[in-house]
Amino acid sequence: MQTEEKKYSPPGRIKIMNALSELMREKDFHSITTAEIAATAGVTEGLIYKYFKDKRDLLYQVLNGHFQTFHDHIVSKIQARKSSIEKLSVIIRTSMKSYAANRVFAKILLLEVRNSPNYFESDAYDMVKIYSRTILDIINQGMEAGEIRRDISAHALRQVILGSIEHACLGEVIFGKELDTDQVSEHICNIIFTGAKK
Amino acid sequence: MQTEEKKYSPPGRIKIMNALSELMREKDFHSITTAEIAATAGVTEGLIYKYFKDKRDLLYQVLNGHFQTFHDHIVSKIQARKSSIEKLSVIIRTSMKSYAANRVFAKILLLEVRNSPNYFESDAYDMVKIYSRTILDIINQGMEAGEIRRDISAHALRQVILGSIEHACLGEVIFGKELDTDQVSEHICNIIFTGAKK
DNA sequence: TAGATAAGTAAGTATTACTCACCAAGGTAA
DNA sequence: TTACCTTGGTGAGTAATACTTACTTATCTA
Repeated sequence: MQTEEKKYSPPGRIKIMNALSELMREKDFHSITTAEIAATAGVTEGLIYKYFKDKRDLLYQVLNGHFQTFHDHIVSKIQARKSSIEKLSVIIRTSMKSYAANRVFAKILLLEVRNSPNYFESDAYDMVKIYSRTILDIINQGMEAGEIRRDISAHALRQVILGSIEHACLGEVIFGKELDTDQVSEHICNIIFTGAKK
Repeated sequence: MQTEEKKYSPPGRIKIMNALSELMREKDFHSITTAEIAATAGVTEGLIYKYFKDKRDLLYQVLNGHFQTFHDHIVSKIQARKSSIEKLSVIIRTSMKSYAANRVFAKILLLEVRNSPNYFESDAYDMVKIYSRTILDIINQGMEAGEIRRDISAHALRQVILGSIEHACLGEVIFGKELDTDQVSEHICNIIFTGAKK
């Protein structure tokens, strides 16, 4: 029953995860205390450590939940598209939209987890690797299909895509700035695919 | 004497800042204790709070020091270059080189500070704004000079440049992977300036 | 209906960031 | 010289907070 054990979660677990998500809307992870989490969840502090190894593990599992739906959404969006350029464009636009729509998710992913080595052992990071792999595969397909230049590095292109998405969302995530995702993603695609040089 | 007051630093202050830099090579900021910092600095814990508002303020000031030399280096490197494309290329290459050469600096800048709102009030962040502004100015000059397309967003181009640099260095910073900065920066410039589409 | 297992509690404990009152050594002015 | 002020540094605390552990209550099933 290994596969199913993650599906059902006791109410306390859910409440704790929701509580952290809630609190992360206003505060950064470090200034949220376990007492606070327990209080907003309506459970006792000890219960947190029944379901999570430590406070950071809770964070990773919250991220994992968010990333799961994020990734499903991305996959469903690119399915219809045929060309690789189209697919990558959709990934850029959809990712930015998701980050903008779910700021807590973006905040955790972009600002809160990467500073700790344990994150890279977590289930959440496994999801990120899959997402990242998907992009690389599309790039390679695009090269084989003759849509994308073969003389550039596929890895570098992925870095450019991922970096652009993330950096473009930083202002929004950190300062709560409004972000016109359609317009900005359009601009970014334009630069990445057709180049900035005149 | 406001301008000079920063120049002279008592030995204890220097030792503390060096100690944190030292410790950050092996550990992430959160798992470094103030006791540890004081011990490696050879001073007492209380002295930290004589020179720094709190543990994070110490981190910001360490970053500020690193960023100062980083920025000076960048400025000196682009001075000789005439075209904007050249200047931006140099910025990309030099930034990546600096991040790779000084991993602690990169680690602090990319992973450790952005999660806390106070950072954005710090002197270190003021330096980042200047660096960021420099890039935007170069882009605008390039547009006026007819080197860079006018129909793309200057801000978006900056995001792409900064995001690409940072994301390309993440693997190196986090996992200590080797990174051929010359080659990777070359690839990135190629993509950004001439486009990925065939 | 017994008994195992899972969900949840309550009261700790050790660690750690931070404070505060104090000491020592120049430098300056009377 | 002496008095005193500023600056660099100390060391013993303190409150807060992440985490533990022994316990209770509910649920399920044989």
